[in-house]
Parts: sequence; C-alpha cells; structure tokens
Amino acid sequence: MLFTTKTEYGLKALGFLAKSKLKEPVSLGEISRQTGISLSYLEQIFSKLKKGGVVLSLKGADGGYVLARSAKQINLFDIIESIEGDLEIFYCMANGGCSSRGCLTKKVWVDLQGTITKTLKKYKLSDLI
Amino acid sequence: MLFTTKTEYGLKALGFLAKSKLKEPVSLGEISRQTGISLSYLEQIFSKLKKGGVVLSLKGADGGYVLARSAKQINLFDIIESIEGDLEIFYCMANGGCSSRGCLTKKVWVDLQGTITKTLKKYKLSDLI
DNA sequence: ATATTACTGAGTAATTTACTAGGATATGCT
DNA sequence: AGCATATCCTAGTAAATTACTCAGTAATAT
Repeated sequence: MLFTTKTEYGLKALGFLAKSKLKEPVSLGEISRQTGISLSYLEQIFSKLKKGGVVLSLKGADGGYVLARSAKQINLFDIIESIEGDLEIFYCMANGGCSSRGCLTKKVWVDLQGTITKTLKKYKLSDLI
Repeated sequence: MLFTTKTEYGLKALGFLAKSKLKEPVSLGEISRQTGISLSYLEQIFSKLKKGGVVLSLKGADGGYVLARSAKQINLFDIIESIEGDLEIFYCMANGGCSSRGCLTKKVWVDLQGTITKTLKKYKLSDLI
C-alpha cells in the first residue's frame, strides 16, 4: 500500500475544507461530524498538514483551520508529502541511500520516484471537489 | 513503503540468475550462498515468481530455477506483480473499487496506477545487470 | 539408497498502522 | 474572571502486516 488511511482521510477532510465557501476557519469538530472521521485522528492529520504548510490554524473559540492558499495552488504532492513524509520505495534506499555496490534497483527507484512525484504534482486540490 | 523486502531480494536473486551464463538450473542454495538471503525466504519468493511465470523450476538433485524467458523479455512489472500482487494505492480501492459517491481519489489513483505500471514495464531484468 | 533439490504450510517476532485517551494551552464571549 | 470551544501535544494500545524461521514432504540424478 503506497498511502495510508491518513492520506485518504486527509484528502477527504481537505476536500471538505476547500468546499467551505466561508472565509472563517472550520473546526475539526465540524469536519469530524461531516466526514465521520474521529476528532483525535483528524488532529494528528492536521498537525502534519500544518507543519507542511498546507493549512493555517487559529486557536481558541471560533478557531479552526483554513487552507494556506487557494485550492488551485495546492497540489496533491504537497498534501501527501506532508502526511506521509518522504516516499521510500525500496528498503535499500531507506537509510540515506543504497551503499552496496551491487545494488540493482537505484536507477529504477529514482525514475519511479520522479514519475510518482510528477503525477502527484499535476493534480490540485481543486481538481478533487 | 511501496515494495517489501521480498521484491528487493527477488530482484537481487533474479539478477544473479540472469548473470549465470550456464543453461543449467541454479539452486536456491547457491543463490542463498551468493546473495546472503536465507534459503527459506528465497523459497517463498521463488514460489511466487514461478506462479507468476517468471521462472521455471526443476525438482530433484541438480535441479533449481531458470528464467522462463530471456532477461530482455522480463520486465520489472512482471516480477513485482508476481511478488507483491496487485498494487493498491488507496484503501478505498482495496475492496473491489470505491463505492462511496463522494470519493475524491479515484481519478488520481487510476492515473498513478497507470504511471507506475508504465514505468515498471519500461525496465527489463536485463537493464539491472 | 542416498543426497540434493523444489515445494508446502504453519508459526513467530518485530514493525507499522490505525487509531484512542488525557491532558495542556489559547481565545472569544458573557 | 470564568466558561466554552478550539488547537495542540504526548502517550498508549490493538490489529494488521512484514520478515522471517522451521519442519516436513515430494521428486530426481547418481
């Protein structure tokens, strides 16, 4: 499985956020009610999305989250990278690169990584709503 | 992680098989000695590769495995599909397709799936040795 | 016969995933 | 000031997956 449920839920939640025409922040409680995703799980996901610069937050009463920029300017790579971290395709690449001389997979890995990245950058959050 | 160690080891082992100029079958014991991968794990991997039509086997003394066709005619998609089964990128696709009307990810999934498949079909086993 | 090999299925330890729980901290409202 | 509503932060845990090992059976060349 390339992506976890966090990415799936994250996309769903962000889609909901993007649809909200209000300029006011939307609380995770509201998103939770509308999407069925648990509040505490949403908190984990949005913490990553905030660190990744995809959303902005406002604490306190009437607080919540807003997209950091328009849905047209947020691509899926931004979102997925925020949530999943760097995609690692082969174990031999996991620790800062393959060091064994006989490694056969590096070339493919680099190509595949690039291909996936390119595809994910092609899609914007606005394409999903 | 897109692929497991089985794929990594499988590629390594197949690379070794492809390099062997002998037309005689190579035993997993030999591959194990040369690659450091345990015999029993290789057995699991080659069982899948055989089911997937990538290798042929010969039982008994002096038996072993041979590539089912030339290394130029075996692409990485064949190998990886044999070992990993179908790639599933999102959970919502796991059970025979996403059924919820509001699913946002199907379009991307299909595209990404196609992109990955295409890239993997581009590379042949012979490219890796 | 015996050694050598593929083949099979079950079992297990480690890791990752998918969550939940409990609190601390910030902010608007009365 | 104090309460309700939020984000934020750190652990913890159950289920699933991964990464193997082990013990045995079946086939075949010598």
